[in-house]
Amino acid sequence: MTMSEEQTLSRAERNRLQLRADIVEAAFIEFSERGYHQTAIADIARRLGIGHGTFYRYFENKRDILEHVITDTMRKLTELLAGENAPTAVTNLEDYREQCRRISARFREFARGNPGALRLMLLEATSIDPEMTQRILNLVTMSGLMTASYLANGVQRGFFRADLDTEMTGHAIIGMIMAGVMRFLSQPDDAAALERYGEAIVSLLVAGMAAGTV
Amino acid sequence: MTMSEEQTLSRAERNRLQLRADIVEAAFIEFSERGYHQTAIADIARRLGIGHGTFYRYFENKRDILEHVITDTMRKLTELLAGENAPTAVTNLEDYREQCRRISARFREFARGNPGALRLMLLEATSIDPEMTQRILNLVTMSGLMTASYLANGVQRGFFRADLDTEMTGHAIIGMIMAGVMRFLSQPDDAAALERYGEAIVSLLVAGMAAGTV
Amino acid sequence: MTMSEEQTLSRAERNRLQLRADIVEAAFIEFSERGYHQTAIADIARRLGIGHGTFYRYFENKRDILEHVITDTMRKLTELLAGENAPTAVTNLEDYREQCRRISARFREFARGNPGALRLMLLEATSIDPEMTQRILNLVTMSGLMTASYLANGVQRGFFRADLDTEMTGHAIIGMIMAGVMRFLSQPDDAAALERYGEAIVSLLVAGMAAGTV
Amino acid sequence: MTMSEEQTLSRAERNRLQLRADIVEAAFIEFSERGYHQTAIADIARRLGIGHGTFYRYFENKRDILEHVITDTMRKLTELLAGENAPTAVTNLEDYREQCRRISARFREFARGNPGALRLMLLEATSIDPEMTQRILNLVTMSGLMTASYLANGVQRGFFRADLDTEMTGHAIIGMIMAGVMRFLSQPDDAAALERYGEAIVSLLVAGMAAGTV
DNA sequence: CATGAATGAGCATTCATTCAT
DNA sequence: CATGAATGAATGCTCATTCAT
Repeated sequence: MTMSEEQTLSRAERNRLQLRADIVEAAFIEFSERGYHQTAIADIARRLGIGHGTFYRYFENKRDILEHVITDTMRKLTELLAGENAPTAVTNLEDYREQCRRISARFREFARGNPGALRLMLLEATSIDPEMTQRILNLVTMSGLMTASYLANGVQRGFFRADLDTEMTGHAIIGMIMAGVMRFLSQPDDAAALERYGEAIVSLLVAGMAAGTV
Repeated sequence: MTMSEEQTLSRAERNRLQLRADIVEAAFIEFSERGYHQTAIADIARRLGIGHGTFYRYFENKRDILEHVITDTMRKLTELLAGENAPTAVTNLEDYREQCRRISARFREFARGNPGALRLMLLEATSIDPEMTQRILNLVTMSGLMTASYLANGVQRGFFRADLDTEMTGHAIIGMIMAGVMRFLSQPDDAAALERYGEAIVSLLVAGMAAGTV
Repeated sequence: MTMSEEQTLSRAERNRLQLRADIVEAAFIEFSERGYHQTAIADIARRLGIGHGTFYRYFENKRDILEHVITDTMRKLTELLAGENAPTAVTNLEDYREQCRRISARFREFARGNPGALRLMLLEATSIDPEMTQRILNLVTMSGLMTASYLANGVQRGFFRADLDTEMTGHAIIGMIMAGVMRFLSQPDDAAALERYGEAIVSLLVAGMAAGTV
Repeated sequence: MTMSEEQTLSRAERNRLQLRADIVEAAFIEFSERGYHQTAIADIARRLGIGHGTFYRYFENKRDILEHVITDTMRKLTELLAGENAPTAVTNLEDYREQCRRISARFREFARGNPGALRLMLLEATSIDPEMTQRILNLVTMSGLMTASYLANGVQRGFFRADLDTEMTGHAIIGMIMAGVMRFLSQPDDAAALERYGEAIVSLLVAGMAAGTV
C-alpha cells in the first residue's frame, strides 16, 4: 500500500515535491546562516539555481516559507526530544542517570550535525514577528512539560523526591539545555566542554531530585 | 555655582541630555515591542513627537541607537545580577538558599518592572546582526562565570560538594534563569507560577549541590 | 541560425538591450538639461514611463549611469574628432585650410544635432566629482595632443613653420574649439555667427602657422 | 573725507562687514575646493568658527552666497583682464607682442595665486543652475568682445590685417586662454609648460593677425 | 509550469532653513 | 545679534511580490 502510494506519484509530481523540499532546505540554510531579515528570496532561489519567480509557485510569500522551515526544524527538534526513551522506561535513579547521559550525548550529536537548526530556533526565530515568537515560547513550554513527565515517572516510582515540583523542574531542565545550546553556538568546536557541561547537569539533576534528600 | 556639577549644566544642556535619554527610552520601547527591523526611525521620532531629522542630531544612525539601547539594557541587567550579595557573603547552605530566594525575588520584581528589557535581550537582540548576537552570547557566558564564583565559594566553605563543577553548573543556573524569563514572557501575569518556578530551582540547586550527597 | 549574431538575440534580449540604451539616453537628456545633481533617478524613470526600481535592474547606482552616459558621450565626441581625415592626409597649406573647414563644418553639424552632448561635457561634467573632472581634463589634454599630430605633419611637410610648438598650439586649437562650443551653447540658433567663427579660426591658424612667417 | 567715512562706521558695523567678507571668503574656498553641491552651509560656518545660523543673518540662502562668491570672483577676473594696458596703448606689432606677453605673465601669476578662482569659474560654476551657467557664458562672451577691442585697435593702426574678424578672433583668444587655464588646473605645478603655452599662443596670434600676410 | 522583468512601497539618511533662547 | 536645536522635504536604494511570456 505504501508502495503503490508512492508509485501513484507521477515523475512530475515527484519532481515538484522534491523541489519543494529543496526550497525549504535552502531557505533553512540561508535563514540560519544570514538570518531571516538578511535573506532575500533571491538568495534562496540563487542557491538552488532556480528563478526567484519559481519560489512563488511553491510558497505564498516569505513568511510562508519561514513557517515551513520552522515547522520542519521543530519536527527535527521534537523528534530529538521525543525519540529516545519513553518517560516510563526508567525505574531507578541509576537508570535515569544513564538515560540522561544518552539524551545528553544525543543532543550533542545533533548539535554537531545541525548547528543551523539550533541557531535558527534559539536565536533567529525568537524575533521575526510576534506570532513566531509565541510559537518558540510555546515549544519551550511544551518541552518543559514533556520533560516534566519524565520526572513525574521518577516521583511515582519513588526514586525522585515526593515533593519534587515536576512541572517547574521540567522547565528548568529545558533552560539548562538552552544554556548548553548557547555555549555550543558560542564555541561549536569545544566538544569536551560540552560533554563536561552535560555531566554537570546530570549530576545536578540526579543529586537534586533523588529521593532521600532535601 | 561651585555647589554641584549639575548646577553647571545649562538649561539647554539639560534639555539636550534629557532628549537624548528620551530617545534611548523610546527606541528601547519600540525595539522591544516591535523589534529592531520592524522599527523605523520615524516610529521612534513619532513616539516622542519630534521630527525624525532630530534623531540624527543625537545618534549617528540606526545601528548607533541600538548600541546605546543594548548597552543601557545590559547595564540594568548586570546591575541586577551583580548588585545583590557578594559571592562570599554566604557561609552555609541555609544562607545560600536564602540568598537564592532573595535573588529570585529580585529577578521577578525586575521582570515585572522591565518586561521589555528581558524581551529585548533574550528574544530580539539575538538576531539583529552577528556582532550583536555575539555580545549576547558573551553576556550569557559572563553571567555563567559570575554565577560560578558563588558556587566556588560554597565549595571552599565546604557546604557544596567538593566535586561540584562550579563553572558548568554556573552556566546551567543561567540557563534555568533564562527559562524562567521565557516563562515570564509567555505568561507575564502569572506571578504565582513564577514564584513556584523560583522555589523549584532553588530546591534543585540546594539539594543538587549540597555536600554529603552524590 | 548562424546567419547573424543579431538573430541569436531573443526578443527579450533585444528588449533588454533596448531599454538599457533608452535609460542611458534618458539619463543623458536629464543630466544635460537639468544637471546631474538636479536629476533624481525618479526623473529618469518617469521620462521613460518605467518604475524607478527598474532603473536599478540595469545600473548599479546613480554614479554608474553617469559613467555610462559620459563614456557614451565621450565616444561620440572622440569619433567626431578622430573620424575626419588622418593627420597625414594633407600635404600643403591650402589642403590644410580645406581640411580645417571640413572639420569645422562637421563640428557645427554635430553641435546642431547634439547640443546636449556638448553642454554635458563642457559645462556639467566638469563639476560632478573630482574623478569626473579629471576625466574631462584628460579628454581635453588628449584632444590637444591629437590635434598636435596634425600640426606636426604640417611641420614635417614643410608647410608649417619649423619652429611651431606643435604640442602647445594643439592645445590652443582645442581651446578655440571650446570657445566655439560655448558660443554655440549661448546662441544655439545663430548658425551664421558660428560659421564666421570657424572661418576666423581657420584664417588665424593658417596665417599663424604657415611657413615663411615669424 | 575717506578717512571720516571710515570713521563713521561703528566698530560693530566694521565687524559686521568684516564677518560678511569672511563668509564670502570661506564660501569661496569651500565651493572651489569641494564644489557647490558638496559644500554644506555648516562647512562654511565651521571653517569660520561661527554658528551656522549666523550665516543666515548675512545671506539669504545658499544660492545667495554663491551669487556673492561668483560676483566677487568675477570682479577679480575682470580686473585681471581689464587692468593691464588699455586696448589703444599699443601702436605696433612688436609692442602688441610685448603686451601679450605681459598679459600672459600676469595671467600665470594670477593662476598661481588663485587656482581656486579659476577652478570655480571654469569648472564649478558652469553647472550649478541655468542662470549661473548663463552668467558664465556671458562673461566668456564679454571677455571675447573686450579682447576684440584690442584687435580692432591693431586693425585701425594698421599692424593687423584689415580683413581680421576682430570679434570672432577675440572669442578665439578667450578660448585659448581657457585651454591654458585647464592645462594649469590639470598640472598646476608645471610653470614651464604654462609659459611655453603662453609663448605659443602669442606667436600664433602675432603671425596669424599681422598685416601683410594671408 | 518556470522565469525574470517590472514594480513601488518603504526606509535610512542628509541638509537647507527657521526660530526660540 | 549669535546660536544651534529642530525640522521635514527630498532622494538613493532594496526587495518582496506580481505577471506576461
